[in-house]
Amino acid sequence: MIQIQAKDFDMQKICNSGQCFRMWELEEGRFAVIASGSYLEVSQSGESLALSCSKEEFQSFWRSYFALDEDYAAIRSKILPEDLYMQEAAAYSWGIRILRQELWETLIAFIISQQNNIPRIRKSMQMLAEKYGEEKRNFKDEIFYAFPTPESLMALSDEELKSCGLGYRGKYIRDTAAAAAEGRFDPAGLLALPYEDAKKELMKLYGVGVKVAECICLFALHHCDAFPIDTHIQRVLERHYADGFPFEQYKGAAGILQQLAFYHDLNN
DNA sequence: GACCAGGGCCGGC
DNA sequence: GCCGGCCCTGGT
Repeated sequence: MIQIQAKDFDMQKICNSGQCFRMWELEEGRFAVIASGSYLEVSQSGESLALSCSKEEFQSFWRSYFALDEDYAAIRSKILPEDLYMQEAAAYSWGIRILRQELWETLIAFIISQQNNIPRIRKSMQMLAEKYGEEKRNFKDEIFYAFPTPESLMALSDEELKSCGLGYRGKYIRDTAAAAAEGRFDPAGLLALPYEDAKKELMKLYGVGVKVAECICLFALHHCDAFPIDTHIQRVLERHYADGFPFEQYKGAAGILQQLAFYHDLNN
């Protein structure tokens, strides 16, 4: 258990921001997250965070996962004063950070996300993990489940996929799992690629189009210029950026601002 | 009960 | 490049 201070960080908003689907609120101000096969609990009170991990685990993994090494105040200061919509969205959504999530799990999560809603995405991810993921024990000796490997997902039958509420996305997941297991797709190799190349590689996968590829670039590969346009962001662009979104001014942070706008539109 | 939308993509044209 | 179809579920 360690205590840290974090500015510009709101665990509840991050939890509900639609970028991670294996994070939930246990009780007011207390959260659990499973990522990269590790289980963590976080309690937040103001700028104080209590994490259920060692100092070493924090430094080697969770600090980077939560993007606590980044200066979000500097990002906020980049918002143009005349960009009234983004000023409002950022004020509303402030505290959200773009996490550094594990690629494989994020890839499957966003394949599931298409033509779907957040509660259902969470449910499907949870069912996949509980049925086909490795059983592990957390620091309280309670059982939790790692996210299933490509090998275990490629072996699932139509019925098994259907039982996780995946609908027509089941075949996308099985095919992508097979591609990863058979080496036709190399997740590790993507980490070294620049944004546009990574996006291109992702779009070769069955069930991954432009939008899902952008999400993976942003939420797993941490390419902060990736700018996923879903129905919410499309609406925001039409209502508030009829003359075009100022990508040049927001270079290096467009994806982060996209997420603030997404969360704002989702809840308003 | 009917209808629609939800962090879209594929395949046929 | 456009467009119909798609699994399923919760909301209206």
